[in-house]
Amino acid sequence: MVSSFAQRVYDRLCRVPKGKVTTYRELAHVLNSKAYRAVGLALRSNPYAPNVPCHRVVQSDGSIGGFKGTTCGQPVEEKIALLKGEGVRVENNRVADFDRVLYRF
DNA sequence: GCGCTTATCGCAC
DNA sequence: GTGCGATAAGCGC
Repeated sequence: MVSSFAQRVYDRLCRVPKGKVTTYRELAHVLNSKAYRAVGLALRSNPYAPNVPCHRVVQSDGSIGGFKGTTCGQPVEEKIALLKGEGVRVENNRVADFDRVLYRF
């Protein structure tokens, strides 16, 4: 069961093409909401694990942010690895070419 | 329904 | 670079 808010978050995120990333701020903005945290909360419980690429969501400054319910740890490293595998350069827990890979709705 | 927590952001020091 | 406040949703009681 997913809340309407989370459902919208997943829908937007699903439109992000491979090799690109988006931010919590962008997601919240397109949802006409300022609940940046709520976006993360929605992604924290991700019932559409493979369908919704939550690893393509980063912070507004390009930092990785969190993954699988944690802001630091093994999952975050895996998130970085996934992004690298899609052509996104990540340096020191931050997206190197953030401005190039940032997808705007 | 109320209160606490949270994958954040923006501004001030 | 670090700290504080604001804002909105999720979860538990």
